[in-house]
Amino acid sequence: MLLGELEKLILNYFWSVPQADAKQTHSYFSAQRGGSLNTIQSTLDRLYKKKLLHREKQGHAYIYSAACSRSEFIGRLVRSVTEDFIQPGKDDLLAAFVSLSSELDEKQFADLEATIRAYENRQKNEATT
Amino acid sequence: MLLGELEKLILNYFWSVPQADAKQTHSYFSAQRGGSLNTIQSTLDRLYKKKLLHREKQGHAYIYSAACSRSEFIGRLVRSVTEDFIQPGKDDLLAAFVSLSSELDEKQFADLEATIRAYENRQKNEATT
DNA sequence: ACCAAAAACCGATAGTCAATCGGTTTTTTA
DNA sequence: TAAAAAACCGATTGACTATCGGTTTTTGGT
Repeated sequence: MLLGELEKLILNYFWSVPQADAKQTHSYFSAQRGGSLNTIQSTLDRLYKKKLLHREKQGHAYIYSAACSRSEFIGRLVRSVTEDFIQPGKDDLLAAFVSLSSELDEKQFADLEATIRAYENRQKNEATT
Repeated sequence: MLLGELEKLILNYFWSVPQADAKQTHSYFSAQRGGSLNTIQSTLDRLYKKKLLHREKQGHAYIYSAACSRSEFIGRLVRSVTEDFIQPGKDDLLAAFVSLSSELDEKQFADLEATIRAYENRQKNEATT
């Protein structure tokens, strides 16, 4: 789940464009950091094999696109990197969130509250189903 | 910030004991996984250099102890692994927690709510200070 | 102060994985 | 069907962890 520098750049890129082939990706990055088309290609391939990019032959070349949303990915990433440290039944992840929470602004907290409300309702509905 | 397998095991160990030297650590792990004292020693040293363990000469040997709490560490870990993906001003981290939230139980959600209440109060206090 | 034991430190090796790119094969398409 | 484009293969380099043998340094007892 852990990615190299170029892999991260490319994944971020695919969250800013709906799709791209190796050539387009290369021309986007060659300006800012150089590197050959082959390098881009093998990185795309690595990301594809990691199931972080989806691809499809379209005409002559593979067209790649993000296989999951940014927040889905971040969620999975947090889980994967965290699972060797959390203790079942403990609130470690929650505590981690709290330790990060000082960086949330009011709007974000409001969103979080809404999420909790939604969750509570879900709990109730499940209970009566 | 990313750790190897043995490093993770050892760090977890130091959250279960207040302190230990290389010998004690080794005897703890030799039962469950083998490995030489030297291996333990260099791993302790690597963790020390990463500032994840604190150490102090006590008598003849270094006594190591955790340099931060489990939840502090998880918070820092989440931040470090996440920072290449979050966009300033966006709710990515929040969204990520939401995507993890399906695994929180009722008590954890209650705690999260309490945290939010506390945060809201903090905001008010700051406003009147 | 000295010596033996204990611990720290150094250095080498092996394994994993990303980044990089040259060269070859396969696929397209004109 | 042949040139061009793209995919694929394989080799190299560079981090970094795990592992441990061997050497140096430190320490504590006598």
